[in-house]
Amino acid sequence: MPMQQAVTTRDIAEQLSLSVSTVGRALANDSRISAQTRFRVEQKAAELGYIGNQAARMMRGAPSTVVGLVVPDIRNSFYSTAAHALTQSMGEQGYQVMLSETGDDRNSELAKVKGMVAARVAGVIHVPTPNPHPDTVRLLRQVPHVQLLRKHASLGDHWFGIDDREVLRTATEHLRRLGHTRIAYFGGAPNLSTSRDRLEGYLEAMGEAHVPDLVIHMPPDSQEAASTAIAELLKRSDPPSAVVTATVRATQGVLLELAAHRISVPGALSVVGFGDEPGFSWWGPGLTTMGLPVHEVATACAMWLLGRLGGNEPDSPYISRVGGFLVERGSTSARKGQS
Amino acid sequence: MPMQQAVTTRDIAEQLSLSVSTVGRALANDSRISAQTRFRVEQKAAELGYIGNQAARMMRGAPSTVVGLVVPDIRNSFYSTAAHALTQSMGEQGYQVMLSETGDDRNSELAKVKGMVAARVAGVIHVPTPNPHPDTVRLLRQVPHVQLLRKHASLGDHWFGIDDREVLRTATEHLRRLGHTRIAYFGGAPNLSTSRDRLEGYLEAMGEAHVPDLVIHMPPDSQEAASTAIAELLKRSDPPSAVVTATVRATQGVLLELAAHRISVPGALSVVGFGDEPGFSWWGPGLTTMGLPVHEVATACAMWLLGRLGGNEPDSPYISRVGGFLVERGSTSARKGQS
DNA sequence: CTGAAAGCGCTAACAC
DNA sequence: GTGTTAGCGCTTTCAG
Repeated sequence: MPMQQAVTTRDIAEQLSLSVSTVGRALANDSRISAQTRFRVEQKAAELGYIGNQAARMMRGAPSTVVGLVVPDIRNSFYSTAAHALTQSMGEQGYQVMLSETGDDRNSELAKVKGMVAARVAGVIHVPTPNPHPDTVRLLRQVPHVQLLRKHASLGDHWFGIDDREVLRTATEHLRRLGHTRIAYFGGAPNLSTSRDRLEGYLEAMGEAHVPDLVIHMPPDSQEAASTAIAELLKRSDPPSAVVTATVRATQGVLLELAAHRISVPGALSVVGFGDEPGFSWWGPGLTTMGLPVHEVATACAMWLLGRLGGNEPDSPYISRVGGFLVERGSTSARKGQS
Repeated sequence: MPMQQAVTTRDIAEQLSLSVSTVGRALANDSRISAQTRFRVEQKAAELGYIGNQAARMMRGAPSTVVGLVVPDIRNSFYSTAAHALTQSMGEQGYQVMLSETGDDRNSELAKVKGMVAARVAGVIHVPTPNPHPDTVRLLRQVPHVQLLRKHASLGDHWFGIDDREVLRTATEHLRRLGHTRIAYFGGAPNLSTSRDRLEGYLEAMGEAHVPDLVIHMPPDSQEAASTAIAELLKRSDPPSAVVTATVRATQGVLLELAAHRISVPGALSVVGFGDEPGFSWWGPGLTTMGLPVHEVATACAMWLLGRLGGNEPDSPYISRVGGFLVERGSTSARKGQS
């Protein structure tokens, strides 16, 4: 498999005894070129398997056709869903997606963003780390960018995400309506905008009933922490009658532990989850959970960026915040002793 | 947020009253440049936020720093796991990953690969569609590439994947050892190398006991089809006593249906799944399933490609086939009436 | 040690 | 209708 040299417009030009510019124009469907010549050029191009050099085009000022996508971890279904939505939407418009993972490390984030700027991507869609490096902020000023799901004030005013506050309010209110008052909350570390918003929503719904020591924050993405925490919570003398989770990982940790110890749900404990992963429907009695329109959010984000890249739309702040929806299955019931 | 023009070596040169070539050399740590000058250049570059133009470098013959990754659907945990492994491995070496989805459509695949070749990616890691377009094959001859997980003969001899035959043989043998003879098989359409290999493994383990009408092929990625199929299978007068699945989607479809109808597992039916998704452990009695080292396979693949890109290794065929491992949980037991 | 100049592949002015 | 020329940002001769 000899890795042959890429064919250029000059190759075509030489073989046809034309000038490179004529070839270039023919390929660009320039109206001045005779149908005759254009045809010959197209034939030869196809024959040689000519594929234009994007780098050369960019040097001539052509806009880049790649957009960067920066996420913490593509294995997280939120981000793979988003990546799917984005590659679809952008792909249709001839854009390609350059994928980077930060692992929620700001230095890694900086390196990845730097790489994207070096590649002169047309735009960046970004799920920021908790606290981006100042250099990252500066770099992103050079390129149209928009934050997705998470939001950090330093990174500008363009954001597409979930209304996390409302999602957790809805989840918690569902439990409150069922008569629960001691509702535990399992959320992520509050250094993230999303975690803060979710906690707010929970607190809002709890109102007077709020009990501080039922609020559990866990390290990001730690499933074991959630397992451990729920186990300890249930050992207390005054255990909660319900639990609401605010991250997918925490949800999985809780489900795992409850299943392992055969805790009666919703008999002994009502549960409202976060997100709607495949396994949630067959867990125990079926997990009542908050469905989240990640796909829709990401698509909207892609559309907006495409518009901004294509047209010369003004750079006015744009914020899109969309809610979730309660998926009622079997894991919640009225508190014992309630009607 | 005024999208300022990117700074070039000329900007630096002018501000320092140097020539572009001196600046270029200083930035490249050329030994001929005085420490003094180099320092000034580096200062100024940092000050202005200079980031080299990758496109320009490529035009000068510099190798591309991006590798293409072509997968059917990034939401599939196989491919998101692979994407994660790849971005990690490649990222460490300064490479970026360009992500494309085919949706298992050969025309889409062709378009995406064309885009990658136009971008002059350094290499392509490819999970091919069932039957790639001939033009795709031709395109991929221009760039170092390797197939991942799936394998199509037309695309060359470099492949990293799972030993699918062995995986299904192991799964089926586990059930046979438990005394099962009527074992249903739920696999994907046999137009894929992986599907064919898995079926082979199953048949190999079944031997004489093979019953053709217990072999169910479903359209790719159709979870509902699996649900429907298992439901019908169990309605038969001579239902299977066990089922083995050969795709994640089929597994999920089966689990969903069995859970919905409260089929007693492993009492009425033993089940061995495919892959080890988060929810599999808490399904019913815990799903006995085949764990698959996708992360390891993808990492090995990345390493190999990196080696090939870096060094000038010979282009001899390379095939890496690694097995899976049985994860024993509660969904399998000896056939009724057996010791 | 540093500068001038050429050229990567392509397109856009500017000829004819 | 087609050819010639210049230049995008960078590296790399070749001069000094």
